[in-house]
Amino acid sequence: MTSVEEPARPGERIRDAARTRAEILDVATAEFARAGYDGARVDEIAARTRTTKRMIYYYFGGKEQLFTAVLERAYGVIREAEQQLDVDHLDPVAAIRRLAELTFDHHERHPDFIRLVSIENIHDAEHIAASEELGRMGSPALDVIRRILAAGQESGLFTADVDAVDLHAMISSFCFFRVSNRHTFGALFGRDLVAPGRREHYRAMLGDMVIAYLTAERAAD
Amino acid sequence: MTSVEEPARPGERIRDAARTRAEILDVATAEFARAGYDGARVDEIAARTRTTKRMIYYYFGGKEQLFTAVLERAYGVIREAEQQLDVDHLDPVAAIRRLAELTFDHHERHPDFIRLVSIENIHDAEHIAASEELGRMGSPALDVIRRILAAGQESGLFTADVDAVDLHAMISSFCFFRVSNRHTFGALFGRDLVAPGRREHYRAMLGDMVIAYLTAERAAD
DNA sequence: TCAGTAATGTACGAACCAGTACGTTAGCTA
DNA sequence: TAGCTAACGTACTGGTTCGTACATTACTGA
Repeated sequence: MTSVEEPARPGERIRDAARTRAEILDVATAEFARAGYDGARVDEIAARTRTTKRMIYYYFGGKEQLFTAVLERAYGVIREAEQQLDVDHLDPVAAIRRLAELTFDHHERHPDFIRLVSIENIHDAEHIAASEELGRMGSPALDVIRRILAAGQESGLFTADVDAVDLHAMISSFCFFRVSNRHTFGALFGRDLVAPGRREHYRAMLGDMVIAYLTAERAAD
Repeated sequence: MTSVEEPARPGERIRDAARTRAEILDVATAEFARAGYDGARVDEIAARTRTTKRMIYYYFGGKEQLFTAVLERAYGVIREAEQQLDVDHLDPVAAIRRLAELTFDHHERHPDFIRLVSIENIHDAEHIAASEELGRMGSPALDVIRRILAAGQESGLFTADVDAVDLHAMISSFCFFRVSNRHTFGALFGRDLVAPGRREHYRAMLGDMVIAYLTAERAAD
């Protein structure tokens, strides 16, 4: 019989604040996205980590702050993706389509992000309100849209009288809903909006919709 | 001092199963919408009712079944509204716009419904799956869209190659997102999507978007 | 009118869960 | 190498919360 007291491997447990913090954030993201804020269990997060619950309180202070940190990181990811976007060499129509597809792809690839945002809305965005970081964090996408829109309207190509924020809402709504409401929509209408086989179909549909709206012939007024 | 034992008004408490059941459903709807499934408190629902927690278990069996009953009623409301819709006398463009506006108006008037659906999606629509009623309950809106779409495509007015379910998803996404993501969108972009002053603006934007998509000139392929 | 049942109320328990008091150790630095 | 502190672990608690055992009363039909 080996001694129970004997540690499995001495020295394996190396202290690394950054790694521990990051690991907690990873696990917490999955747990909050899985079960919602109130459904998520701090003990469960701790159990799936190589550390203990004590560390969650040590690094983050509490469940609320942990959720806020999770949100901050999740929003940081999409902000980074938007910053990578370079559409200055494209004509307005292609540029808008490219931007819409970026949102489409990001939302599809990050269903946990969508769930976290849904959860935050159920809580009236109070964690965003409590976060300094999320307050200052602007939206690169909005700047891009503003530039494209100005060019398109200038040239007369875009006839719609719409501003960047509303256009962003239009694009986001389609991309977001497709992921966020996947389950109820699927259960009620028998169609999986996120089925891989329909991906290109919806991606094209989004672009067509936005371009059609922006370039539609309008009655003079 | 009046006796504590003395009931305030004898005979005031009249037994009425239907009323008690309905009252529980009303209060539960508000509580679940407010706090989410796990955040909602059965004791809180009971406290806001003229009856006791015991009755919730008597009539519904448990928290899960109560939430399912709440969902069933909420979906019933929009189904009824859709059934009222009569667009057979309108041309396809006007008919689609009318239908879109019905969804827009319903979602705006029933933010609790939107929250409940968001919550149900966080729980992977497992309550809908458990409900016989919600399974059979079709969608009158879908039938209406099918008819309008057939007429529009027949006449060559609608050029888009889209089916009823996808068009319904497009309309719903805009209407749903505007209410469901009101808080995060407002906090991040500084614009209240549900502000009364912008109501007509978004209502028109939705119609323009859908009509533009359906009637856009398309490259022959 | 009386017995049976549907409807209701009270009080409680067992499990759960966020948070913490207290103790320990690794690694850096003087 | 001694000692200091950041990093970490254990064990517990106090309050909460879903659910129920048990008692009671209003209504109804025979």
